[in-house]
Amino acid sequence: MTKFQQRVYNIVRHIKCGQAMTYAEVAKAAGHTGAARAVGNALNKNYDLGVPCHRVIRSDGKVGGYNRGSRQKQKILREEGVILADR
DNA sequence: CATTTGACGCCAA
DNA sequence: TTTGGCGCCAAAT
Repeated sequence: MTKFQQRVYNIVRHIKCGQAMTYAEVAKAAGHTGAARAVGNALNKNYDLGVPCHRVIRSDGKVGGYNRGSRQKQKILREEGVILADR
């Protein structure tokens, strides 16, 4: 586990209900501005449900991907009150 | 050690 | 405005 991932997980863990961060924002918060892809990759390897990775979306407002299925991710976000650009 | 992959992002057409 | 292509970063192979 690299520090980069630790930071990413920590940040994502700080996201509260009804709130969502973009990969770029998380990357910036992790101190690796512009590393949006790396953030997505880190979350991809992460299977810890304690980390609300479903709260992390794309800057486009799209849902993005999810290790449990983007469908489930969209559903959760919708339940949380996060409005998505496109279902 | 070098190359490819991957839950992305931005610019050009 | 929507679709396509190129570029960036970190990790995995």
